[in-house]
Amino acid sequence: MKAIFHIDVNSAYLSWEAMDRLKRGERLDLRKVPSVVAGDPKKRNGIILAKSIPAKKYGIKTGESLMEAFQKYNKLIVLPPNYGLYMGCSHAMNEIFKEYTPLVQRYSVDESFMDYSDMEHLFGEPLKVAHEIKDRIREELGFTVSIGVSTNKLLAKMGSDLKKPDAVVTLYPDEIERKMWPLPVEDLFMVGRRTGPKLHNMNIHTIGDLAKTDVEFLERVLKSHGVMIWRYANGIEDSKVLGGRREIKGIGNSTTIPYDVTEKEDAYLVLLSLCETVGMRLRAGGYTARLVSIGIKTSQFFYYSHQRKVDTPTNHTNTLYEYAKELFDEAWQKEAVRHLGVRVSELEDAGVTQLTLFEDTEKYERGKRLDETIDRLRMKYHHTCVFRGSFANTKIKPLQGGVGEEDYPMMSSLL
DNA sequence: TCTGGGGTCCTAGGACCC
DNA sequence: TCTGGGGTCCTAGGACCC
Repeated sequence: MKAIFHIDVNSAYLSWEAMDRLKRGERLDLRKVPSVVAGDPKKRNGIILAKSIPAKKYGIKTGESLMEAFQKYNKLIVLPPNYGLYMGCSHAMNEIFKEYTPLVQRYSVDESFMDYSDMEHLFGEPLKVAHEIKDRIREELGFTVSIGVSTNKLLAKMGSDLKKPDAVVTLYPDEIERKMWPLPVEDLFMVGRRTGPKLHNMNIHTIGDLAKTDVEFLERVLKSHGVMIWRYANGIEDSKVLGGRREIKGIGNSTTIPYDVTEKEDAYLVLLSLCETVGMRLRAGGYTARLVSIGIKTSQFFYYSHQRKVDTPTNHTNTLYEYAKELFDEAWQKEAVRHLGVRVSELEDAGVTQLTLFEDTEKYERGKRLDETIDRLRMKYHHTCVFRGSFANTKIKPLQGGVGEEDYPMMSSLL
């Protein structure tokens, strides 16, 4: 029998923070009061990353600014994010899943799929196993999850959204009409902030409305996306639960700068700090990249990007930086810059790097050895132990963006 | 006391080649 | 000295996810 589970940690960042503080002897359970995990408004990234259920009751939403949240409830408790903690909790949870089946797909830090098809003989009926997993996570790890149980990933995912916290919900095909069709269409996976309003304009308001709409009409107006959401509305989806590791497609780091940048030299410094982390992650993964792109967000929140294929795939910090500067110069319209990003894609195996004719192999080898040496020092001591002199006496941090923890889950918007 | 950072995939238009 | 279509590569931008 087909049995797919989707496990979703309830208010993940907030629950994990609350649990960690209880373990450290704090008396107050943050899950029981209006509280949020949020960035720092002083650094201009003060948005809500997670909220407690009591905070939700005041209308506080993930993604809105701290200011907006305070206007809804002025005694809100605000906690900074702690990504290391989240990684640990996520890992512990996934270890439990793997006791039941090797087919575990980590969809994000707080969501996983499990394929428990045809395994009743091992641990019992799917519904019983789902309850067992949910209860074990609560008892052994101290946080709660919602588990959706069905015959495919889409329905399992939609199911896990139906009840929280600490719940197991089935959403089998014969339950779609009763449990899923009455929901507003924007609750459907893959109907986001652009498609939702478009559908309402077409008089499609519920998932049921969408399911009963002519699919050829949807294809005409929304292209392949229209066909996909129509299939989802009807519970049709057959992708596999991808166990193990998956090929990574690209690596990028970006950052909001605490002040608006108007000087090219300041932008260069930020780009260098981003190239450092992107380069480290490339090298740590054994990749080179054939495509380099930069992104610029202006103080007016206008975003644009510029990219270029490179003739020799690279993972050298300095080479990435040369390209990033060049791309920035070509793209920048001299507006005040709020946010900068560097991303590489079209990754290749670093082992097979082929120099183009006429390339300076001497210089190449020196650059490679320098990167390797710095990576080793940063690994052995602390990533802040070596930094470029150009960052001295500036307000820019020498490294910016995550440095790719071994275990960082693949993010993907595809099932 | 203003709006994050990490991803994936799709589409459209222009260049270029046959 | 006119008409053209198909295929692929490259780039920019947009949509979605957590």
